[in-house]
Amino acid sequence: MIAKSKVSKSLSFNERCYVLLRKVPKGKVTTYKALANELGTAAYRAVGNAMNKNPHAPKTPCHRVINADGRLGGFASGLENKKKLLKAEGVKIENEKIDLDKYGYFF
DNA sequence: CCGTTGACTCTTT
DNA sequence: AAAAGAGCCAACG
Repeated sequence: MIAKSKVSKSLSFNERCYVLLRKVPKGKVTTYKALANELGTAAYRAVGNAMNKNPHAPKTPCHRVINADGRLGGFASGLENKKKLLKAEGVKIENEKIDLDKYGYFF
């Protein structure tokens, strides 16, 4: 049968966030705002919710998503772990903040 | 179906 | 600069 099953035609809001997030290169970070903006919406919160559910972990680099202010925001597995992962990828965190001017990745 | 909550962000006080 | 309010969307009870 030609069951399309998972057609990439109607991805859920969450799945779209993951796909977009997967495009972020290693060593860079993005913001909830940038993702929502690419999705054509202003639901910054819905994006954060999607990350918290994150059914594709660790395939989806949800740790590369931070606040628009450059703050880390939050992390389901522990914010400390998020900092460590970013640091391991080459992202330097100064004063609990990330320099979006250098590490911020936009679409 | 309605109200509340949440890994957010912007504007106003 | 810090705090409070408003706005947006999805998931849960």
